[in-house]
Amino acid sequence: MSTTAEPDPSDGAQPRGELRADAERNRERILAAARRLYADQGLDVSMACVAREAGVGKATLSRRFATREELINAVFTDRMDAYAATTAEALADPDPWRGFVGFIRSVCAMQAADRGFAAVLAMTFPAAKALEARRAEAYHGFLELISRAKATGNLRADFTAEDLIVLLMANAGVVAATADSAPGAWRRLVGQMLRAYAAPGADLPPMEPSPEPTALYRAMVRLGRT
Amino acid sequence: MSTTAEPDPSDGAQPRGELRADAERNRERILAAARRLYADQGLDVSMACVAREAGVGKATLSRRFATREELINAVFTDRMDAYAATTAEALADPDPWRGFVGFIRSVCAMQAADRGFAAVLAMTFPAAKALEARRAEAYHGFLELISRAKATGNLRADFTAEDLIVLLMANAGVVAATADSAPGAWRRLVGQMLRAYAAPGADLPPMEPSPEPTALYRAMVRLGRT
DNA sequence: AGCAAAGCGGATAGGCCGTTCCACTTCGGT
DNA sequence: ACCGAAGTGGAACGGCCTATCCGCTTTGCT
Repeated sequence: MSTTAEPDPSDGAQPRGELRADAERNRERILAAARRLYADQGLDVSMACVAREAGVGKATLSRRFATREELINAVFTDRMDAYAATTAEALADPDPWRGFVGFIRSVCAMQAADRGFAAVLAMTFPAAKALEARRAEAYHGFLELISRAKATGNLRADFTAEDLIVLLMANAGVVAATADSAPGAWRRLVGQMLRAYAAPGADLPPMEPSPEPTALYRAMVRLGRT
Repeated sequence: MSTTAEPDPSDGAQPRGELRADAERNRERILAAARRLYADQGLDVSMACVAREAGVGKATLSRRFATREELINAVFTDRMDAYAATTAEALADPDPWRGFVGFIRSVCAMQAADRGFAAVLAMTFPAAKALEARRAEAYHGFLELISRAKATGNLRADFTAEDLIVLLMANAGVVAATADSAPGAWRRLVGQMLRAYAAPGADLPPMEPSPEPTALYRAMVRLGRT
């Protein structure tokens, strides 16, 4: 009984009925490779690259993940878990405004640490059920967080949930541009956005310093050579 | 004498010594096509696409613009002129703070109107002399604008020129994500950034409304299908 | 009008990507 | 230990891109 009808511990990817041991090992290697490549090159890495990095044939990759979207779903589901967990932590803070500030900073830090995830947070993949379920969970938590933070009077009344999306898109742009050469730039953006979200008189962490001009310039040059 | 030694009215692209009439016509067609494609698809349009859109052979394109960078330089030099002109206008405003606010909004509007230019403003191309000369011109004007706006007490003392670069990168991200489906999203970002730049008590235009949730969602979906 | 040079674009070669097929290998239950 | 099934990766397409070559057309000057 203990092993009968394993209730699909795989948390949500496409219905895959118990892979063979070696296949599962390859699957893991693919995911690890994709995680690495996506993290520091963004989502537009070719499937062929992922296969090469993982040390498997392209056919194997295609068989396991028919489309790039499926792969993304599998790779980022656990990061999306961390995202949802961050919402929960923020809600647990007795001071909702402090929780809100911490949430914004944490999420943007996640984007800075993983270019792929930065992009994922600014997109949606209707077919990726596991991913989207967690996103929705985090979203509902965030709505509650907004409401509580507004009640304290520290979060401006005109703040909306859409503002988070806009921030995620904006920060994704900064991270994509500066990750290599000016890795602190995103902190400045977040610091300023928080200033904009805060009602007059609300407590704010000290403003982050501007990125170094030379570092920022180097980031701009790097962007040039595609 | 009147036609001798035309002093190269071409304003700065690679040294090209008087093209033949038909060649010049083709050059114009290429530039028009590239402008169109870059404007609504961003900079990563293949050279082959540009040639096809322009109705010329790939060889012709290559001959005229050896590298993508040369083409970008030629295409966006006049937009960069407009950018520099915007700085000048802002400096002409008797109220430097109002000039500053107008400048930020105008520049971001330019980004919203042209995805390619949005990217160009967040990058630099050391080899593109014409472009970079104008950028430098605008930059110096902007430094002066900052200084005057700070003197009025309306621009926060901790604002730096680097903040403009960060804003351009952030707005490029928002524009790239939302241009198709939520074309007003960038206004919200800019409104909030201005709030962050403004010293307490400074006059600000009314805050832009959040983008429609459904429009924003559609933008996120579009991003998914690359 | 006629000619040399400038310019054209189709053709070709090489690279990378995604997809599919198939002979071979490995697993795992008996 | 064996054997069927599950899984593998190389090879073979077709598509799209860049770069370069070369025979033909157009231009502009005389």
